[in-house]
Amino acid sequence: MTIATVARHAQVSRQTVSNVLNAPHIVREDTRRRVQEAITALGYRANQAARQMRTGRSRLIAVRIEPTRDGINGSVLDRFLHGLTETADAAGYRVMLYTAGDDNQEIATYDDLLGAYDLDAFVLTGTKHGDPRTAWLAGREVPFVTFGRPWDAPESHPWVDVDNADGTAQATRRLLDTGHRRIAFIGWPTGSGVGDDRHTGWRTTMAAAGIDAADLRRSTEDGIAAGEREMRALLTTAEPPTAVVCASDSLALGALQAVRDTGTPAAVIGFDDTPVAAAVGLTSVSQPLAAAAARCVELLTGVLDGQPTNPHVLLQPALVLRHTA
Amino acid sequence: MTIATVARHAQVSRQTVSNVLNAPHIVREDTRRRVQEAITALGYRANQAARQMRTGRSRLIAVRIEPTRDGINGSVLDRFLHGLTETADAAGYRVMLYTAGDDNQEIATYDDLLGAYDLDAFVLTGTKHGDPRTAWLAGREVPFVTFGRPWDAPESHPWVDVDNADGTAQATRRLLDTGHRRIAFIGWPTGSGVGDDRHTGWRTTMAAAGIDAADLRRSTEDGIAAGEREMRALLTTAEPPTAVVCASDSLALGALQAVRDTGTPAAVIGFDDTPVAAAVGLTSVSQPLAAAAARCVELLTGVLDGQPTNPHVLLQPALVLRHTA
DNA sequence: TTGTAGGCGTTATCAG
DNA sequence: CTGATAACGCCTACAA
Repeated sequence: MTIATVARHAQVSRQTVSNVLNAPHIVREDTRRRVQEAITALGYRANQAARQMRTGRSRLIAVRIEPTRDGINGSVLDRFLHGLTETADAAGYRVMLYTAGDDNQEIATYDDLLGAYDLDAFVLTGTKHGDPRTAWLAGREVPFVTFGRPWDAPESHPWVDVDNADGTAQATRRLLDTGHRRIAFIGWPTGSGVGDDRHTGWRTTMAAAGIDAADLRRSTEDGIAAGEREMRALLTTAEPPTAVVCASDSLALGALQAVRDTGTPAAVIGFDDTPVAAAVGLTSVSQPLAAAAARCVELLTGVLDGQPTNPHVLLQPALVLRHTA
Repeated sequence: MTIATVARHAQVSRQTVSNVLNAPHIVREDTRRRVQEAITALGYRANQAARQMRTGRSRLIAVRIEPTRDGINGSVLDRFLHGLTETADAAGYRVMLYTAGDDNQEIATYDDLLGAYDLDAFVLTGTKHGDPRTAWLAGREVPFVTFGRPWDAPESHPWVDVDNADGTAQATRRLLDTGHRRIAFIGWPTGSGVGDDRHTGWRTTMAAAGIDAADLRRSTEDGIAAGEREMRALLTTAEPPTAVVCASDSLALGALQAVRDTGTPAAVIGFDDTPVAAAVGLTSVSQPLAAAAARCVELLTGVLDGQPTNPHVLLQPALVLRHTA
């Protein structure tokens, strides 16, 4: 079934059908309705391949799916992907997946995807300092949005991000409000934008409260085991903390285990509000992932339709209170 | 850049370039090499839209992405998706994502996707008794594979599945081998194919060992809390079990918590070998998800290329021993 | 408003 | 083995 079938069925020219589809305002009211009826009656759908060949646009956006490194934090990308698929859907776009081992492979994939499928845009996650991917895409003038700030040059391209510092700040304030003073922070080594941001929220909030907590900061790789190890170390010092803010739920889960094993009561707050946190009653900072995905699509459609929108979106996370703090 | 650019560059006709791409064997050796060189030199990529218009094939397969219900088990689909994307990639196919609230919506989406993008095939996950989706697709003669058996009519369409019963059987045998006799099973209510299958493995293995364990079976919804509740109940009976096999890692995690809280030593084995299980040292049954994804793609390409392959694949899971059993 | 002509890049058909 | 030609379904002029 083609546009001609619809035209015949509605007693109009093919051109009119095309107009109803692409420029409804220039078609007379009743004609338009008649055509619309024919379209639904026949279940007609414009063939994207033909449309793309003519317009050069595919209504396809690509997102990379990463190997599950850490099962707990992996669900974050999962939820983002779900949100993205849904919002893209609503905006008339489809999401295409790809994988890549490293940045070079990923760039090669861009080339591939662009050449073969004429992708309209890319959504990148997990930006880092000096990201070569954004440079390549920008150089080719391929539309893209990142979920995560470009840590080097904030103005260089459209992005959506969550205010990580505000998240840990909220967590720290909550602990201060409930009487805690010795509040530790278990995070990642300096160098990752996200990790540094989460650290900053704790540090500045503690400083604002006039508390020197430099000795309560621990840096480690992510994971339950690492969290447990660090928390155990903190709890066995001369002046142990009474609470801890963690850069991830994995770390927090480990910390929680250390707290329980050593029998020392201490409040624990995680980050990402993963379903595991919900299951074990862990208080955690929740990222608005669905909203982030929606804003990404919004930014993208804005760029694709040539409408100027504010290209930088910083969303606020929310603290979800449960049993551990 | 089009096929004509390559043809000019290699001093041949457009048709010859097309032949090199689609039927290399009918082109003379040196000509083929010259064309190949031109292709790589120019970085040429066949335009899928044009190709699709001509051949009616898009080299696109669709997979549904589900909302994360349970964060722990959610990672299973995640890993499957990753494997699928990778293998599809290698076979020259791309993965397209879609969401749907229920079966009817999903079927409507099939219609959409098929009409607009001419999808080559679908991969369905989470099959259930009397699945309307497979019926619709079969009725339209759309190629598809399911990851999960069609529980009603095993022969009705190509599928790949993991032998769940064998997984719990392995777990149960391991516990028997290490001296356990009172081995409990915490699973889901009867009615789901996967759940019943996992229950069967435990039941038959116990029966084969001559042990009556009917009183040690508990059915509940999935989740850590449910697992903890059920295990706690089991442990406080007159004759508590010394070990438990769970239908999921979530349940097992809960059971583990109950074991630790009550101070009763008991072995625990989970199912799915999620990264969380790895993190906490939980012994678990591992599904070969990458292999499953690969077989799905294999089956699909077989169908699409008209090659007859065995359309039913049952993969064996493996028990991953850690600290809890 | 409607109809007609042309072309997007590819592949299939058919003659050389 | 190579070269010309038509066709896939759609959209954008342009003329009516």
